[in-house]
Amino acid sequence: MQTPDPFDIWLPLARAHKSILSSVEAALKQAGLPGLDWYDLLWELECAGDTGLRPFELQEKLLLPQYGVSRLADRLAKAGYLTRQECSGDGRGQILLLTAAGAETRAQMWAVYSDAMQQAVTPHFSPGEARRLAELLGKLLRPAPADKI
Amino acid sequence: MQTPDPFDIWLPLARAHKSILSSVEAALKQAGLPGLDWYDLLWELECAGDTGLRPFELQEKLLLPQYGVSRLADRLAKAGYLTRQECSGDGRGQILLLTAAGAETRAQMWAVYSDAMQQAVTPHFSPGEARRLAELLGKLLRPAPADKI
DNA sequence: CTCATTTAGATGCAGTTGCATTCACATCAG
DNA sequence: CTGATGTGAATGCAACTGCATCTAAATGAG
Repeated sequence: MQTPDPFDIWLPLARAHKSILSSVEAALKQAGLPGLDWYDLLWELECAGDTGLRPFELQEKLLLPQYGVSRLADRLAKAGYLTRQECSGDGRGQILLLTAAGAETRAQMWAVYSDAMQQAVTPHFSPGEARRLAELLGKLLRPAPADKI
Repeated sequence: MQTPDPFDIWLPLARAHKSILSSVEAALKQAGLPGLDWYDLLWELECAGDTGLRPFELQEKLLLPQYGVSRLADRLAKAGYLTRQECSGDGRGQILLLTAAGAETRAQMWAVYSDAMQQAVTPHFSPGEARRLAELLGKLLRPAPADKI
C-alpha cells in the first residue's frame, strides 16, 4: 500500500477547475453580467444582511488579498452594488452594505451561474458518485488529520 | 434519489484549488523560481523534445487563449528558457524549443513543486481515498456520458 | 499623557490579462 | 493566376493583479 501520487489528484483537479470556471464565466459574460468575483462578494454581503461586512472579514471569506478586496469593493461601489458606511467604534474601518441594485444583479447572476454549473458538473456523475466526490473534496479543506503529517 | 447539487462539488473544489495553488505558488516564489504557468509550458516543451511544439499546440495542451501563449512564450524566450525557430512548411508558424537553461529551471522547479504538492494534498487522504478522488475527478474531464445530458 | 507598535484600508507602479484588431501566410474556388 | 476565406501568431489598449508602501486610527508600554 504505497503512498499515492498527489499529482493524480492535482492535475485533474486543476484542469477540471479551469474548464468549469471558464464555461461559467463565459455564460455570465454572454448574459452581459459581471464575473464570479463580483458574485462571491455580492453573495457574502447578502448573507450578512443589514449588518454588512468589514473588508477584512471578506478577505477571509473570499480568500483574497487585502488590496484585492479593497479594489473589488471599489468597482462594486462604482457600479452601485454596494455602499461603504462609516464604522462606528473603529475609525479606520468601514462597513460594506449591499444595495437593492446589488441584490438584483446577484439574483440575475444566480440564474445563469447555477444553470451553467448544472450543465458543467451534473452530467458526469451518478448521485452516489457526486456525494462521494463532494465528501472527498471536503477533506482537502479541513486541517489534515494529525497522524498523517 | 434526487439530483445532487453541483455546488456541493464546485464550492469545495474551487476552494481547494485556490488554497493548494497559493501554497504551491508561495513555495516557488519563496525559492526564487517562476510560477506554475511557466512550469507547465516548460514541461510540455520538455515532453516534446527535439520536435518542439507549435504555439497553437500549447494552446490546447495548456487550455490558454492564443494571446496567452504568445505572451507567455515571449517571457520565457526573454528569460532564455526557450527559442523560437522558423517553421519549415508553414511560413506563419514557429516552433518553440526548450533550451538547456529552461530544462535546468524546470528541474529545479519540480523539486519545489512536487514537495509542496505532497504537503498540500497527501496528508488529507488514505491511499484508497486518494485513488477514488483521482478517479472521480477524472470523470469531470471526460465528455459526459450521453445518457446523462 | 506620550511614543512605539499594530491593524484597517488605500494606492503608485510595474507586470499581466482580456478583448479586439491586425498582419502574414495558407488554402481553395473559379 | 486571382481574389475570397481561413488560420497562426502578434499587439495596442484598457482593465486587473501583485507588491510595496503609505496614511490613519487603535492599542499598549512606560
